[in-house]
Amino acid sequence: MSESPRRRIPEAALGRLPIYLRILVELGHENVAQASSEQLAELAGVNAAKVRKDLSYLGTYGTRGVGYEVQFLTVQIQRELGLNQAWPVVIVGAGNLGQAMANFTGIAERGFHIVGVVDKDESKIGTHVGGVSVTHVDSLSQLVQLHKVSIGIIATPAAHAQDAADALVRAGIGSIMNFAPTILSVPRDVHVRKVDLALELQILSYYEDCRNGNLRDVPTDGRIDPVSA
Amino acid sequence: MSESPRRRIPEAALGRLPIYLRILVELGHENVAQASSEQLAELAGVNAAKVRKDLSYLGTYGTRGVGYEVQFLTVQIQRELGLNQAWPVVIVGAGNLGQAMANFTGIAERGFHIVGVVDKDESKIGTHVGGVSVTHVDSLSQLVQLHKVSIGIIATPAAHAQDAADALVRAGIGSIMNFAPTILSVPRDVHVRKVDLALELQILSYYEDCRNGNLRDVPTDGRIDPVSA
DNA sequence: CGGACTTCGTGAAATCATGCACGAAGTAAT
DNA sequence: ATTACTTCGTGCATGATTTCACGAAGTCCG
Repeated sequence: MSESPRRRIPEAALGRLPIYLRILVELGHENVAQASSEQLAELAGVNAAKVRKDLSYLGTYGTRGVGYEVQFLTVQIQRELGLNQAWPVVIVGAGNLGQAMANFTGIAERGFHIVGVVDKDESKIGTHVGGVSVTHVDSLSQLVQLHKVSIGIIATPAAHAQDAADALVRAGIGSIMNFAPTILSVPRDVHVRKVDLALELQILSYYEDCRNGNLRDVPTDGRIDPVSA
Repeated sequence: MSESPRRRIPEAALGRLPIYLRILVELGHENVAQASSEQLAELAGVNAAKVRKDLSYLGTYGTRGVGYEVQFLTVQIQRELGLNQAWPVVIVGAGNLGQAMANFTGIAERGFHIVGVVDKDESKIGTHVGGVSVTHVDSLSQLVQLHKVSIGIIATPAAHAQDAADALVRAGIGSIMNFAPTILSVPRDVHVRKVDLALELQILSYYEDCRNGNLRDVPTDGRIDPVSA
């Protein structure tokens, strides 16, 4: 087929590109010029074939018998992820999590720039958080338009998350990172990624429980173990 | 087959159980007694068949023609996830993120109990964070043994994450939630879940970049649909 | 130059996850 | 009791992801 050969990158692969990118940047700092899929796989904690297949979605940037050129590949992944610009980001919710995100150096280091933190609690407004001062949520649209923001972070309590999402959408945001444990309802063309911190702990709890011999009890074929209750 | 019919739950389904659980708890608070897979699916933002299949890994707890009993199913999921006990948790790293996690009410609400926060920075030791005072990382083993902790959270800078992991493993921890953007090396029987906050933003960046007409450019042979531009 | 060796790119097989569609099993009402 | 209706549980088809395995394409060295 003569269609564009590399278009949409599979979700699974896309989720690993930032990992490869971080590794490549580190290797660059160590003045490593080239890396094989084997090495990258080792550092990323995955299979070498997977590295090669993931990278093949970007283009054929490797050299057989040698590996990948670190600098070059770094730039390619950045370009593919749209990281050749500094994305402005707003945070809704100036609580613990909002503050942590605003102060998080890892975010700035990787090309994101927190241009505003908003909250609806009057007592928080005017306080300084990670280099910006907190403003009222009503100023969101203004903020978004002024800085041409397209990514928003929701760090409010669950009860207000949908309001926050609505406000972000109204302001013209295109992508949302949602820390509230709520399923947001947004227009189809707005991207949402949810990060549920308690959920991750609950999954660990499952594995711990398995390990402790608290076997997932198997009430045989149908009826429940009469003792359990 | 007389073998244990439902054992290991597929990862994908496991990741949704906490979502169903949260929804069920909410429905319980609203005194809703029963819910169909259709309703649950609506609230969870997924397909009804998926809800049924996911729940079928736990057992056959639904009633045909009626749905699922909210209270009963709540308890079953909790039991399956090992949430019938309050898990003690330690946090390594008293920076922004560590503090945010320690103060995060969502965690306490869902059956986790922060029993300690440790750091290696002397200036942080003694400060109070989310109801506990920060102690030196050397007290980790003691803390873990005293409270029988099996889950640890790493909220240190990336450079110290492996040290933190080693300390947790030495102290006898079985599961780790890692916020540092690093691949940890741990014994095979230790579970690690990583949460990479910048990574999530980078993925949003990709989608935003796509949306902006900054098409993933298609370099060579495969010519682009001549109409699209 | 030519042979030995390395490592990529990718078809194909295997595994895992999703969603449909339908029988089974229940309720409700006459 | 029978009929109409609801909703679960699940076999199966489809799609996505992972992994293997091998040819292709390069390097290195005598």
